[in-house]
Amino acid sequence: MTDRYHHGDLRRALVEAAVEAIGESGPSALSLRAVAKRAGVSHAAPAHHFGDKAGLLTAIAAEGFDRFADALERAWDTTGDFLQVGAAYVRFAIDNQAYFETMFRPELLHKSDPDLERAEARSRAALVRGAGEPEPGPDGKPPDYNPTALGAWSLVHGFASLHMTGNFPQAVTDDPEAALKDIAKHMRFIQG
Amino acid sequence: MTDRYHHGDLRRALVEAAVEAIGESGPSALSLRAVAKRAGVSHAAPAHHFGDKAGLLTAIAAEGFDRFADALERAWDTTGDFLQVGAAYVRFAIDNQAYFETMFRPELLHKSDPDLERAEARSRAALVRGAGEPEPGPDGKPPDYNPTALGAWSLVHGFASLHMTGNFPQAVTDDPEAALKDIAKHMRFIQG
DNA sequence: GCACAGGTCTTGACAGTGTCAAGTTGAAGG
DNA sequence: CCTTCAACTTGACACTGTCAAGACCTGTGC
Repeated sequence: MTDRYHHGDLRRALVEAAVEAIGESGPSALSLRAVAKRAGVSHAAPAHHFGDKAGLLTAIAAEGFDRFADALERAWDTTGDFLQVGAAYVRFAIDNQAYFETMFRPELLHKSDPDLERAEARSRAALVRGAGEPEPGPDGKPPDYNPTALGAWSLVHGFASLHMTGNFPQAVTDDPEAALKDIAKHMRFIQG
Repeated sequence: MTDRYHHGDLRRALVEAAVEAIGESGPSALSLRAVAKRAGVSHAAPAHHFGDKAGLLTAIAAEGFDRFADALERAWDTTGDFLQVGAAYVRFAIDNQAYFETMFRPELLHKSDPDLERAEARSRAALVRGAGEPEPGPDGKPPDYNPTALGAWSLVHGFASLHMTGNFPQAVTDDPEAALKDIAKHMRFIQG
């Protein structure tokens, strides 16, 4: 199955090999030739399926945003608790580091790829769902962004990023989810 | 002055050329040879001064953390307001995008470079200064991290990152500092 | 004045990279 | 069985980081 000329699902195999490689040394160090070697195919096979390196990374980012949206939706559906969505955000970043790192590195991607845009929109929607509607401004019209949602998003995204780049003390790194909840206890989001 | 064999301060010139290049296409796309060309020297000159590519990026990150610490210290010293420190954090990220991006990409750096470590510690100290002491735990001993400081740090860092990766709506991008203050109005950090 | 020492920078080479054009293989449909 | 066409390979190109060797300049000791 794996050593046939027509691989069956080489595209999938390449993505998996790439995710593995990214997990070891980050998305910017990814080498198409190394991915090809890992999958046991010729050095130009990846380019055939994804166009170029950015194409492969874009496919990974899109798949990542889809899984991400799944995780966030599931958290909200099962708990109805916005804090749990935040916890899911951080959990996803830690458990799927390779995907997460790729997703938020737009300079490596084809930003306007339709698959990527669709999956990204799904994630965004899933995240904001629990934040509630923004309060209307002084003129009675709703503002063009939701400060509560943006604040919560910034908080969890910053927490995940700083955690993954090794900026937090040991006690946080040991149990990041507990630390996040501890932090949340010390803050209030004001809706009105 | 510039076309002498002994450049005078090539090291400085290379850093500046590199910062320029990073500003155009990010730290992971940096090419030593392109930097050399920009500075008008031979292709191997950068390696002579910085050892390797990671060495150049490390020098930039260290300089960045020093400037960053300056900015944060100045904000606290002149206002005594923790929120202003947060605003300075975001302002620095936006005004010094090339430095900021490099600073938080440890996989591209020599993480244990003494200059980098010193400058990083300075920044960390400057940031936490306004957060106050953490409250003691149930056993009376102070916890090994400060939830309020970590929360604020996560918030501003996430805000800056998401802003710079183009994840925010136009209204936020137009005046990020105002948006940050708006967000802060909707949250409370609880010290006790 | 002058040799010499040592840091500064250059030159040339090497293996590895992404990408492209051309070729080869094999499976599927008439 | 033969054609068609996508899947994949092969070979080449320009570019990359790094290293060893050399050329060049400047300061120091005499």
